[in-house]
Amino acid sequence: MARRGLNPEQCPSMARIESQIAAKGEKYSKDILPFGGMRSRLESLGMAKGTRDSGISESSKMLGLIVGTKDGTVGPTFGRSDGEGDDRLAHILTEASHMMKTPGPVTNDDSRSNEDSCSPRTQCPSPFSNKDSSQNRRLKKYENDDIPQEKVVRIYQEELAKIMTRRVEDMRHSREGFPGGGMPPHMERPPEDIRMALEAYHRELAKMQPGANLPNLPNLHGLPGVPGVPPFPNLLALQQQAMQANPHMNGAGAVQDLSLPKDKNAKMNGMTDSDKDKPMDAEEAIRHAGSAFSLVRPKLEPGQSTGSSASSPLGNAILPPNEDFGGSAAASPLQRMASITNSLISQPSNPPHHPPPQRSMKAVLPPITQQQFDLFNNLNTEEIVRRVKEALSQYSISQRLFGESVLGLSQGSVSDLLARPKPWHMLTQKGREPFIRMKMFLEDDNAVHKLVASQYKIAPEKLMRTGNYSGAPPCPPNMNKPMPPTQKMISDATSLLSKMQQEQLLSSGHLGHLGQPAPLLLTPPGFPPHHAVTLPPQHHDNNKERKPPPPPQPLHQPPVMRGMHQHISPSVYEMAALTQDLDTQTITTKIKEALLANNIGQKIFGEAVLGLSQGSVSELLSKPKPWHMLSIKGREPFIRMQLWLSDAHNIDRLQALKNERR
DNA sequence: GATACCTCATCACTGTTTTA
DNA sequence: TAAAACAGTGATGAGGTATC
Repeated sequence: MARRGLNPEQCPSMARIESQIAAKGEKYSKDILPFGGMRSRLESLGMAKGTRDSGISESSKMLGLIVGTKDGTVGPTFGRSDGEGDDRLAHILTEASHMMKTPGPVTNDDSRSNEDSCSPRTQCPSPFSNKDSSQNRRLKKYENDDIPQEKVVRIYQEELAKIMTRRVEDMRHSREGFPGGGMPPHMERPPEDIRMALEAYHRELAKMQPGANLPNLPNLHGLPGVPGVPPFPNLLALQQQAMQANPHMNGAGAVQDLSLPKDKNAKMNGMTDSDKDKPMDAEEAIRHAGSAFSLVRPKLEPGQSTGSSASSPLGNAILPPNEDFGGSAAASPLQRMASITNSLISQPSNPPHHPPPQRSMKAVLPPITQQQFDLFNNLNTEEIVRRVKEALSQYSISQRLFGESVLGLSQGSVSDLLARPKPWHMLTQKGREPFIRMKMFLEDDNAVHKLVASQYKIAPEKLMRTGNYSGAPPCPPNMNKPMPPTQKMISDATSLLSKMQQEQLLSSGHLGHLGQPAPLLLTPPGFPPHHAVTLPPQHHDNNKERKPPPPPQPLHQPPVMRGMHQHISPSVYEMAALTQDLDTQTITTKIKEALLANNIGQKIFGEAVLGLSQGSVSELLSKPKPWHMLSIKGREPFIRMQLWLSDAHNIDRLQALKNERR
């Protein structure tokens, strides 16, 4: 709460009511979270954030029209081969292509547009250049482009020698036998694997030294040259680092997947989390400690796995597929070789007898390198967030998918980041990482394609098709969304509050006694101010403990309210907060009767009175929750219903609206 | 120790599909 | 056709972990 600025002192009534609700509804929240303390040790469940803006809904409609259901499974929509399905696909694909091609918001300008920001391509000095060297050391752990080529070659040679040595030792061990018979699991490598690894090593060495005379390379001769290592380009760099962290290879030498679940119980190089707590096998330890690739081994987050073979939702989408070791041309040679080595020495060649636990959909992304920090050394977080939200909204990419696939964060974190981006200078290094990833996402021409492909199970190649479709989602009709509070509403609310406070002090009646004292004005969400409905005074049960009235709220919502109940007019919000009891069942019954008697549909009622969709109205009317179980936000519709019931012209207004729509 | 970052569960809500 | 059911989404707070 402190982080979100929800200071109870600034909103005492809210805090008080919330605490009441929390107390009453405790069993609905905390009591069913018995694993809170264990959560960090449990496997991530794969759940995966932003502001709910109208664009999301509209683009959902658009995509809904285009691709049908968004079922997480491969739905029938994607299996269609008929023209209709193709047309829909074409629409979404061309839309994505258009966005990517259109010079506009999604360009590289935002950081450069910052007064104090530097273009990644202008190679601004690193903001960390003057920082503590320990920080640089930490970051250098992820970076190996600055390692001299000779050293790289030497490392390769060492690893080759080690493999050969191990092979001999393995054979010796196999002759001596291990407890339980046979070789240790990590030793059970067929000769073909070793041979392939050696060949791969040779290839990588050759790539590093195109046509160069390699001193001290007796094992390497006659290998073709390959251009040097290119710099990391955006997501590709991340992908290559993912390779480094996740050396998945099958028997054919293909790198299977570049992203990993943040599965804390998943195996790491063949070890489970629990295994990691045990003393490492001596030989294992020697192997790890002695590996020259320890220099390039990525930092492993606690519980982070490097050995899962699970695939990320973008495993074949946002991250370009890799054919083989050589396919990762943009990666550091050390990274590629680390992949080979790790795979050889750590992964059993035989699949486990027990299938790995259902993987989390969350991908572990490679860390941001110092180079990337240097490239993006000053970003306009607001601008990045704005563009990301636009992209997500336009293509109906969920925060969950975006978070898990692009940022490596959960949906909740994404929502938080998108809703409340901190200024760059206020972010810690770790806090800057998501924004750098967002920036790279925005700069990657194909990122949206691939993300959409992932979300809708579209073959990535199809996304490369282009077209001219550029239809923007239509603006929603005003009636579909609640109107922001107007000055009149705020004024009404203020006046209401003071009267409510008086009523509370003098109250002896019940809310059900409608229309006795002078009604107050209140504007329903869907109506303009002149449609204000009458508001009955609030009465509370005498038996209820009465709390002192809260201090008057400021006319304008304080910043702490930003993003919270934005569309709720302060008056309704306060009423919801201050009303201690309300018979929701009775209210809904009356509403249903009124609608039925006057042949008014839930849709129009919901949109005009409650600012909700038909489905929501249905839920509310058919399954009203007890008042004490509702949050303040959840109480708002019932307050509005109550207000509507008290409106002498409620039916007339809706009938008029209904006729207008016809 | 304070704070930032993050995950997770929950809630409220939406849009789509199904049912009456 | 309207209502109900359902799946999916974003917002939010609590609480754990990492970092300063």
